[in-house]
Amino acid sequence: MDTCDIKCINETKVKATVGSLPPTEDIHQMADIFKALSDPSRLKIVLALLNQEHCVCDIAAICGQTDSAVSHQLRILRTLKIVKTRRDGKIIYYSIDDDHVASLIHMSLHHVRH
Amino acid sequence: MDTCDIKCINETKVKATVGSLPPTEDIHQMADIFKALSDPSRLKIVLALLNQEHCVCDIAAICGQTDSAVSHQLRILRTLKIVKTRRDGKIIYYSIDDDHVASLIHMSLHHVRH
DNA sequence: TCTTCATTTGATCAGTTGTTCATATATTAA
DNA sequence: TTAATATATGAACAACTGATCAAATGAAGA
Repeated sequence: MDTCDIKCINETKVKATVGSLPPTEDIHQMADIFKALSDPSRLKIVLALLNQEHCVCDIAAICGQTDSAVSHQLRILRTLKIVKTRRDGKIIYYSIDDDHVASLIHMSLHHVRH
Repeated sequence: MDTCDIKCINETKVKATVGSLPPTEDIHQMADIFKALSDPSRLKIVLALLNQEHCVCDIAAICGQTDSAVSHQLRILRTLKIVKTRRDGKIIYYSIDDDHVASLIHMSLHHVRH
């Protein structure tokens, strides 16, 4: 037991908890989703898309952001497959494509209203 | 109607969605929680505390981080009231103090295992 | 083909963030 | 009181991040 002499107080608890942690890839995947929702500007975009699809310029109007800023944010959401797109001529519509994210949002909305 | 001439395509949809958005304070509050969980190192700490309390040095051992890094992260979690503390002599134990956050985590865990 | 329009992309930059290292603080035993 | 231990705090810094501005791309009409 040469690992216990460095401030390890409760080796049993430590080992049990280490064993219950999800793998690192899972933790990173979870953190990625939380990070996607952690910026207020981007969260507002996701909230705007919860009930119906919108084109980029409508999202910009709804959220009070520039087209460019919205487009950057949408690229992040696209990369994470949180949103999906539908093109209609020159216009691209965005909508939520991830039920899990929608669920997290609804749970969070429900909580913040208390 | 002097606001429609600036690329506003669908004013009806825009107004309806603006009306359905939560207030800015709520959005920021939600984003703060997501941000707290968005860093993998910090998320790992929260995961470690899900089932039982741990002292700082145990958390550090569990998560493979230094005491100092853990302590900084715990300060963030404390500030947001996500964790609570219990002192026992020189030792301070941390545990989760926010059911909503625990729920978000469990939901996320459930989803990532599919 | 050229022009217009909707959107994307890239560069830039100020602000933010997590980790390290050093120091400070609080508790306890001798 | 001093020393040891557990933890918190502060400064520094490299990396990251979101918004702006300019340019590029794609679709459609003339």
